[in-house]
Amino acid sequence: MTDARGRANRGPSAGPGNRLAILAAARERFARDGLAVPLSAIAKDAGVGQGSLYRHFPDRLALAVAVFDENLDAVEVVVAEDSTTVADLLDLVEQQAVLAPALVDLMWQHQRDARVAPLGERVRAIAEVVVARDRAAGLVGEHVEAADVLAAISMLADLTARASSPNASSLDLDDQRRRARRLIDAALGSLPGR
Amino acid sequence: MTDARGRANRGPSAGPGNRLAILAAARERFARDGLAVPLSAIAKDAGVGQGSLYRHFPDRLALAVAVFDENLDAVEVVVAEDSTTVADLLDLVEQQAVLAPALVDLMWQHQRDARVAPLGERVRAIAEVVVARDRAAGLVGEHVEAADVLAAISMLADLTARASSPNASSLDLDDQRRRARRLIDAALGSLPGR
DNA sequence: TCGATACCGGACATCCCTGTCCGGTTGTCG
DNA sequence: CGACAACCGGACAGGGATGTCCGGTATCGA
Repeated sequence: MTDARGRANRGPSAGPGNRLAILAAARERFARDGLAVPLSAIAKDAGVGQGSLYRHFPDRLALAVAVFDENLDAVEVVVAEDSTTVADLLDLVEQQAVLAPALVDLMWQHQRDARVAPLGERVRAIAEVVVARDRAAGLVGEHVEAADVLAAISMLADLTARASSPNASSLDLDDQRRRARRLIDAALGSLPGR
Repeated sequence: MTDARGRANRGPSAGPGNRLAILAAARERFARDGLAVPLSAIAKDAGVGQGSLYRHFPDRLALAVAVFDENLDAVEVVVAEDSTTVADLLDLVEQQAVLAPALVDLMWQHQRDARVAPLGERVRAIAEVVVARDRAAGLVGEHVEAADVLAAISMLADLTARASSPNASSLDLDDQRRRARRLIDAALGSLPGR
């Protein structure tokens, strides 16, 4: 028998290939359709039976955590460079389109879940590092804290998600996104004390 | 027979009471659970059969439009007062919790729908009026446009929706919301030219 | 070579939401 | 007073997603 990708069923050891295919498909789907995409669709994209998907990832959360864990690895690599600024971070959010919103969704909706909480910690740590760096360089208002950057990311992510939804006049939404970004840049650049 | 509200089935003329009950239930549900709440739940809340709900409002959109049309009436009354500022408008968004987000959702997701477009126009008009007033009073940066306020409302609404979701540490989320609001206030107060 | 084993894929039962349809009830009019 | 008509409520079929289960297949060890 051959599966959808033309690979023969290799029995007991399809190796890690199957798991990786699922992760890749999940990342793409989460990014395009949001966190609520049917898992069956992900399985189909990965060329894998639903059984395999549920065996590797018992539920949606497990899959999502795996995807974002991987994703944060990449972000941390970028942030490790000294030249990375808050603005770069926000660029990243906008580029990843719906992936960042999905992460934000996940974090807020399941922050009590033992598997999700560490993700939140990682995100917070990333924000801390970049804010500290920017504040030292004067790129950001003196009173800006990591939590402010997180708030900005949440807001921007939501708007970006809308803009990449399958619908409607992307022109208006792109305009909205640009304005939102400008507002946030302005705010972070000159945030007064409370 | 008596219905859930103890009113007898009055046959051909239950009057407008039924319609109003549905609208009230819908408003409350949309506000608490978002735009995607099952219509059957709304019908139950209203003490009305699904048949009646679908007779009055052929689909979810029709119901949503009716709810928000009514809602915008109220907002317009508030805005008509000369003393209403952009900040007041944002306050309104925060107070209405998830209702505003639901409206924003609806507007972006179905902006091409002939029934929804007018809602968008009304919102835009409201923003125009208030921005013009605030700009004259110097309450807002010279380069702030109505579209900027709309972007701000969208962002704030999303965050507010999260904060009123049934889940998790409202403390953190409230903090996020406050920070977001502060960012937006700061941005609108001193938005530089592009 | 041949059986045991572990994993794979997809069929399937289940659940929930949607939107329709129909019997029942109650005012109204002749 | 009786028949009609309008409206009401809830049952029900359709569609889709979820998570489970089982027959099938490739590898490994004897």
